[in-house]
Amino acid sequence: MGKHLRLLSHKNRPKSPQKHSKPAPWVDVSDDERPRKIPRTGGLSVNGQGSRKVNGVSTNGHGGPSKASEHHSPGNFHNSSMNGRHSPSGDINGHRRKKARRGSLGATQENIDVQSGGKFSEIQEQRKLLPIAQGKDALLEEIRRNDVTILLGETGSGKTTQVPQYILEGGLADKGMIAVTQPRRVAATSLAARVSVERNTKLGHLVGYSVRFDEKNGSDTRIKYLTDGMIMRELMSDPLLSKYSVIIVDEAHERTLRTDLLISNLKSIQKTRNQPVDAKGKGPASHLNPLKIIVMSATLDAEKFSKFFAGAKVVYVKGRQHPVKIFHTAEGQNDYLEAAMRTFFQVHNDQGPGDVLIFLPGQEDIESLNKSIQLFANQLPQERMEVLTCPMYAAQAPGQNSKVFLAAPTNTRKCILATNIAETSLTIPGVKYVIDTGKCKEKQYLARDSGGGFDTLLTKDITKSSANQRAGRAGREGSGMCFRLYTEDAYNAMPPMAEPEIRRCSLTSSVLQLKCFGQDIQELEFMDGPDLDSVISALKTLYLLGALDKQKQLTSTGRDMASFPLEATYARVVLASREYGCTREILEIVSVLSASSKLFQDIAEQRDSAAEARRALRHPSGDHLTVLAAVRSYTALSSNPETATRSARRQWCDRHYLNERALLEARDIYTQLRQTCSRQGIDCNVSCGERDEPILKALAHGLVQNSALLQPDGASYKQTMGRSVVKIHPSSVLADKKVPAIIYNELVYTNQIYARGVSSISKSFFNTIPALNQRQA
DNA sequence: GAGCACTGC
Repeated sequence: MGKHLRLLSHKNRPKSPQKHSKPAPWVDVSDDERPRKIPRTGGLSVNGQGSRKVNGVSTNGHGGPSKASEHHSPGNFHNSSMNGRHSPSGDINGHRRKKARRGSLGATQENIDVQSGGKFSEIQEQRKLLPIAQGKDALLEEIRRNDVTILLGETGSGKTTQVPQYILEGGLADKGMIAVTQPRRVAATSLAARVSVERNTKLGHLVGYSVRFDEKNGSDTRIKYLTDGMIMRELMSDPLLSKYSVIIVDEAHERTLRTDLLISNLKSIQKTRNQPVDAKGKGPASHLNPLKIIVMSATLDAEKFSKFFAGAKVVYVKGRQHPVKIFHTAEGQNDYLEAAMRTFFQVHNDQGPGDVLIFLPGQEDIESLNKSIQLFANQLPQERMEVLTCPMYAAQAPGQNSKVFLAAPTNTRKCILATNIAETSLTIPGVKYVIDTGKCKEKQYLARDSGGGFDTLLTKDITKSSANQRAGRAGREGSGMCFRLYTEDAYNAMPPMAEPEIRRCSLTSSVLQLKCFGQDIQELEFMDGPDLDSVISALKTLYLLGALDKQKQLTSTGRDMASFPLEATYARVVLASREYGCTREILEIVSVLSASSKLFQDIAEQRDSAAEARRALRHPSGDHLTVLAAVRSYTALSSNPETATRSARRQWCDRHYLNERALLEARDIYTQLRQTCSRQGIDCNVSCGERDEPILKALAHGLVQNSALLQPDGASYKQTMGRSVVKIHPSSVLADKKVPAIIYNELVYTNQIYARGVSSISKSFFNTIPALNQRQA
């Protein structure tokens, strides 16, 4: 064990960059002495008039974002402004802010100051101190003069909370609302709450929000925070988004599928709405209220956004971030787990107090490193500071993740082992040291010409933007250090940004949604267009589902499908449930499948007892009916007075290793789906009682492409509509069973191609599915 | 025999 503490071989060690007497195996590429470059005019710089070059900053030597990043200048990391939002409240009353974070999962900004509120005048004073405040007038002038503005704001600049207010104060949105779009729900709701406090108004009046399942706005709402998925839905009923005068697309650098679709649509909407009125005052758009677009981003791709919007102005706002000293290894590391462990104990031995955050690609690595660190920490001399490890990943049992927000006991150093969840979604207080393995897992959709396709989930090297984001996590509360387990050359060779999501995921549902707006994904103008293979695959799937006809025209089935907030396959299942008289059961199942958290928890140490407890719910036909059994048992608790209490329900969930959060979310989705059904004239109370067959038949309709037949080897299955050979995922209740034919929710390639969410069906079911027979004929 | 992170009138 002792050998693990041995550092990299001595002769390879570079000279220590630090004043410590002990040499460290790190090359310091940060440059504390380099004067911090100050952009022009009060923290705000703008590219030259008419200049296409991004951000005069990079040419006039005033220090721009791309330049800063290449020099790894501390304090100039480009963190997602998700973090930046903490800044205003943090400045005002950091104490309460910390409290609000405790125990909250994901909702790190929830309830910040909302009830407590600072004094109004005090809040206004603090607003004036934000970095962006110095550039307010210049910024407003740019927005007034241009239809599109790209705003590059560093962490802590205050852009997301302030810019909408400036626009309101400056009277730039007198004819309509200001929309601020966010990729995440919690961000939208908590930002609205914060800004509402800053305006000294009640949430839902001047400032409101709109996210799935939750909405607070009224006729007097002028600033509305909403998720990008929500505004895409609004596009269905209001194709020109005419109620908004200004649309601010925040976190655009994340390049989510919905953000990209929105940006594409905004460009063409603006073209229509801002058309000049002709001489007779009868221009086609003369009655339309012109639209201003502001794209807010936190990274290096300003040029791309600017180019897409015909050379739009780029405005840069400095942020507030403590300096982070960055170290790279002198040599590449073969075993990043071992390197991470050595580095952790090196930090633990040599550095002062402060928690350590280690970025790892996935749960498996986290569990393994967690064990090693604990084992080794137990052998440390008594007088050493103790080590408390906190694993953190999304699939972890609820409650486990919140442990990370509690302060460590005295004389204890917290070591947080996290996936990318700690990169943008959660901010952990107390972190001073970051260890970055340089790895992450990324989903990538592989389209197949057969129409379907599958996701791969493989470990990859991260991007520059991600590396900077990770490093920035060490500088949230004070100066910090980041130890990268890769060389500086490796860093320099990293791609600047991740591939946008539009090139990485199935486009089936998006193609359908766009068809409903009368748009063709192949004709839209994108910053990065989708792969042709993915488009073809999506069109083929939609055709098989009956959503499109042979001419790729939307069918009435397709229009009905699009009205459901569901993946296209599940929407088809709901429609099919009418024919089989099992809408009630299907809605119950589909709501759980659509929930963001997994229903069945899997805790490594308790795997056997979990399997035992789950046996009670297990249905022989497979996972879909097992889900139904779980939902029904859970719902039945409420009708029994003895188990109707909140805590009884929770206990029941714990006993069965079920994630109650998934069930609660599923209930919201269920309610929403019932509403959609009644609008569509579907009777959602029709039930097939105890019969299983109708349910499986309805499922088979939507999952036509996701079907496979047992191979002669008796262990694997061959797709009916593709060439892949797949295995049933070990988490399935059918994992060790042999059945002649299966349908499944999805395929994921990790070590092999696994089918997840599997049910056994009779081969004869395929005969009832028109698309399948057509193809076989 | 195994699960990066988000999201939807």
